[in-house]
Amino acid sequence: MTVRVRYCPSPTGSPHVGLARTALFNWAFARHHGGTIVFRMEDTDKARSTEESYAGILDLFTWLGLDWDEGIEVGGPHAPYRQSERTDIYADALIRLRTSTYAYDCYCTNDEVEARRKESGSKVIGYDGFCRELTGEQQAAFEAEGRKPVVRFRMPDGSITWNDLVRGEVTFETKFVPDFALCRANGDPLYTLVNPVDDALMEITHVLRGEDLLSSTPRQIALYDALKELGIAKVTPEFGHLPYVMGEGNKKLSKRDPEAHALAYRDQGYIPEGLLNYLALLGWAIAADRDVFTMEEMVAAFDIKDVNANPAKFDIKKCDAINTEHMSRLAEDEVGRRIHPFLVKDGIVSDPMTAEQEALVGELLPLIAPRMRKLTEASGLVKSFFVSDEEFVIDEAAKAKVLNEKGLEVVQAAIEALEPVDEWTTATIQAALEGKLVTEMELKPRVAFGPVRVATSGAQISPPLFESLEILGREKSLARLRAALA
RNA sequence: GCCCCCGUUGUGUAGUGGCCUAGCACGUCGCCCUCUCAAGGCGGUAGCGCCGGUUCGAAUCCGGUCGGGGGUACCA
Repeated sequence: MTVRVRYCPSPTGSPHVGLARTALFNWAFARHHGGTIVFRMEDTDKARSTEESYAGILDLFTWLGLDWDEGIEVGGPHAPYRQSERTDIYADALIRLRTSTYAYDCYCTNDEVEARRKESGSKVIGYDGFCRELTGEQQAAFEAEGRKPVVRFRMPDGSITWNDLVRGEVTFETKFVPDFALCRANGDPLYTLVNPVDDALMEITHVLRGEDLLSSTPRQIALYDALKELGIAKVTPEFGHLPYVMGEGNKKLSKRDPEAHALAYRDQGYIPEGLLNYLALLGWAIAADRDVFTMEEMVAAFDIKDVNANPAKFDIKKCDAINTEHMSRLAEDEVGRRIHPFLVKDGIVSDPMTAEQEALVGELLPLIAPRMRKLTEASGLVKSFFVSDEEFVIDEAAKAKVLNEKGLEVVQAAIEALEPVDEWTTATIQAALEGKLVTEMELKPRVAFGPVRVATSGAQISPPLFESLEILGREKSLARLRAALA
């Protein structure tokens, strides 16, 4: 059997890292088995779905490189893939269900159900099956009152068990699973109907989703049985419920947590390789003694049975460390391509870059690429090389700390050491500065080079000093040193 | 309340009866290296929720208990 999985987000709000993690595991699972990935957009909730959210989700998947074979944007044999465009399909399924014994019309209001529950003292909360055996007369009476029914699915007696791909055998007694609504009174289909119907029609074989859907699985399995009986579904898919991604405290990472927004990681300079690798670690391990890997390696090794059932807390520090590792694996020119948008955003280079800018970035790359943990760090490292003498400013804190009286003496000495240097290279610059400041003046390297660094780069953190001065050029270097004295 | 899921150092995990005086990574602490930062090297820190049982032997199996989480919608 060919594996078919799906991504099926709801376009509400900004995409969550939990969504990215779930998608990643589906992706890895499908690619490992040579299967097919279907991308379906579950936008049946008209009140909450937005185009902005839809675009954000697409943006996220594209950025991460989580691709798909069928679905929104690309089409396929089961089109359309937006649920808002499949209303006829659901209407048809609904009619077939309500004209069978699997579902029935229900006229109760929530208040009525609640009142009956209180009166009976029942411990089970939820619908009580009041309308299950309504006679034609009773129905007519409700209709005469102007009531509009919802369609409810009739849960069978007994228990429902499935072998969860992540958790093993799970059983629910159906007496604890109330009959559930398949559509609103106005006819709008609900998730409870739409999700299994589409999975059935799109011939999904494996449903890997968040743990929050665990308790709705018995309802879906019962629905599947009905759908199969009605000729709508062929088989019931296998289910695997992935653990939550937790935030601070012991709570599920909520949309309100800044860490929950998946696209924010891009803005913060993380690279897809790093984020994906980190996300994979939330519930899965490639080996006992290794946690940095590529997606190719993940695809080769991924087995849904190895996924942990316990929730994992999102740890930004570990995420940083993994990202740093992947940054260091990038080729220099690749780093150059990826920092470009950040340099543009920070107003350092134009888009596209001028030949001059490109050459300068190229010179700087070998110095900055190895010391960046995130793409956002590029601008700070590179900025001083691009600004004109008029625009050049020294960070106030750095100035106060390093360019004090003593520091300015060092700068003066550095000027004297560098003025005679004609052949302006890293080696000659280093020799001149070391000779004067370290050997002759007997300064500790830190004390010797700090003031020079701050005076020429404007900050306490910079690319390596001697190389930087070479790239900056003789004139600019000396000009900045002299300016620091003024 | 009821139902379901989960429980190894601060965090993520390895571990499926002896290889475990519990491994790895991040964090953290200390030291080293070092022109800043990043990186690197060395070392330390800290854990099987608890109680019983099975067994010669349990992190691993069973029962209970406690704790955490989720669900309990005409949301998804």
